[in-house]
Amino acid sequence: MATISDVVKKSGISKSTVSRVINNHPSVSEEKRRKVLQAMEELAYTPNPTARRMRGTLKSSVGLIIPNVTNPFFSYLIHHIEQRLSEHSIRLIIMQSSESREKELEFLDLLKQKQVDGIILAAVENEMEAILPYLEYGPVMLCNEYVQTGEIPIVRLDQERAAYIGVRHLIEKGYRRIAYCTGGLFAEDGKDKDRNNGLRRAMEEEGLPIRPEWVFVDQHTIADGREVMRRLWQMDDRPDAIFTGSDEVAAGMTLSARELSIRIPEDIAVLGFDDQPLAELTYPQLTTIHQPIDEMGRLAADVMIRLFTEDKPQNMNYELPISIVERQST
Amino acid sequence: MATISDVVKKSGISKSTVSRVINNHPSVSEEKRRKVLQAMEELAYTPNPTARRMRGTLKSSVGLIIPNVTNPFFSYLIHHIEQRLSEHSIRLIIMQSSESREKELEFLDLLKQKQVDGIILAAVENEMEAILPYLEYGPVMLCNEYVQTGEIPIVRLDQERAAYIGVRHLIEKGYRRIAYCTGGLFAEDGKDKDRNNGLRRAMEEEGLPIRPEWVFVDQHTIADGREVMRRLWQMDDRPDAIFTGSDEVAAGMTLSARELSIRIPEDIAVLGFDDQPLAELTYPQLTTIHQPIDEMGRLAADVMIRLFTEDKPQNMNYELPISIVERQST
DNA sequence: TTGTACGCGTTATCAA
DNA sequence: TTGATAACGCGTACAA
Repeated sequence: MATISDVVKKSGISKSTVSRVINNHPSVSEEKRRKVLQAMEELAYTPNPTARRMRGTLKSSVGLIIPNVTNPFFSYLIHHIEQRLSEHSIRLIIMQSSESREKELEFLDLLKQKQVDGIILAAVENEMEAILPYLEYGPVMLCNEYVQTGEIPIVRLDQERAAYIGVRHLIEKGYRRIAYCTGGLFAEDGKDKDRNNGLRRAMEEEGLPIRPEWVFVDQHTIADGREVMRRLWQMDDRPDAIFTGSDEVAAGMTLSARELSIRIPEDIAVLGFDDQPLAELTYPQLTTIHQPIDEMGRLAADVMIRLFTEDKPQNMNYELPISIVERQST
Repeated sequence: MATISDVVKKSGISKSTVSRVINNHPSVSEEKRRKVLQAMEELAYTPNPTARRMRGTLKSSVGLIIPNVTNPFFSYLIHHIEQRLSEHSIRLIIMQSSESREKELEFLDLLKQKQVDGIILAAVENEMEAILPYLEYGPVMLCNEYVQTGEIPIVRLDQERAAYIGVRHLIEKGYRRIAYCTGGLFAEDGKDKDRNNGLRRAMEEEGLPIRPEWVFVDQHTIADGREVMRRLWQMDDRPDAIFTGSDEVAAGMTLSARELSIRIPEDIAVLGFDDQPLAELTYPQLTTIHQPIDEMGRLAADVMIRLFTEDKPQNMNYELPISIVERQST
């Protein structure tokens, strides 16, 4: 690989002037600029990114912290973020935290070491107090996670409204004995609290109770969904609909329903979440909440790129709309 | 961040000796080593990876070129490669080539610029002549792709045998009018040629013909599968089984089969490929070819790590076994 | 407008 | 065993 010194030799022009040409500085005479450009051309010269990085100029990589790539929600998120970043010649580094606090901090440390120039957090396990100090070393933002601090920009979907819309849909379809299954906790201030609040609001509006025995927390996988449906069917007093936290859990329910000869939606309606491709592969196909992952991914990339140049972003809170896709399971 | 100079000041020991301690050089007295280590500890010193990289030592990132992250096959591959690499503190950089030759070369260029220290190609669009020159700049290997050159290490699954096993399964189940649907081409030397050969071998052994009107090429998505089933049903002379190139295509077939009231496997058997999670979500669940993506990913990572230290790998060709998972669609 | 000299944080060479 | 010094490739005060 040719270096700047090679260009100097070939063109007979000083290093600083060559550097100016490379970086489009205004004060260079046309003649010298031409000569330098020609030398660069002939040598197929490209500035060494590592050297630039050491000088402190150059932003070329963004780290994305997610729980797991194999979750389609996140693989789509990766896709859209990567597409947009690559338009700006910025590389995306995948970091699977596997929901471990230690790994999360380990990855944030890469920002400190200037291994990445910014970090998009699409998973947050640590308290904000542990994360805020990293802001000193470079831009950090939240994507699909919501912890209001006033310091960290957030790009997210309106989960409260999403849950509200979902429950409204069930109610309008005539279901009133509604069970709830979430990937988070059913606490005032835990994970997925926004969805919980949306559920509560819709239920309260109709004067419907949320029955504790019909609430399932920390459910994520197809296997989890299978199990929940089985437990539901052992109850004497059963719900007539269940609102799940993900299409995968809902898909698991369709499986055990088939095994147990339970009819969906006649015996129980199942409402998914995410609108993943598999939502139309199950039998019956899932009614589900559509999340605009594509928009969210692109927006997150845009915000990060802006963060590279701006000091304080003008807008700290980006919220994207959510809609329901009606299929056959409700 | 503390630098080596800070350690020098704090410990009162020269830069070279400090560097020796950092890199575990033998010739350092116990006393000085202790002092240096203590200073490092107190300053929470970590060597700057960028500086190390510029010096030419340090391997810390591997690029993975894939067609698309959203394809579950590749998201699983990413998962397993990333897991193994992260055990060695090596970062994985995702590169979606979107099947573009230009993008592929653009990514390979990152090796030349020392932006990544090695490249795993899980997609190959360019001719090998275009790729071989990059070997000069660092390790390049193939994963799940097969182009024998003698220069580039290959980790892959035995696709010829996989296709052979699949067709054997259909034949043993009594199907004899077998259609074929591939993501590649049906040519002697094109993409997926190994699978084609496996198919041919199994068919010829039984004296069964491969009918051109029952061969579908370049089929990838759920939508593609839907369409193929529709076309099949417009034929006067129909097959009684179809061997597809991916579970997604097979899943698409189950969808249009339902729409057209075609029974699987009674009217037509459908054999998938990949054993993706969705294979047990379709109705009926798919019989499919299981590919050990986990082993392949880990092995690819191991081979790449070895490539960092060895000049010539002892083994250039790693081949992993494949098996069939029988469910309800055949 | 142009060029010289220095620094970014390491590691390697060489002489002591 | 130790330490002074050069070098990796680039950008930028500063002086001219």
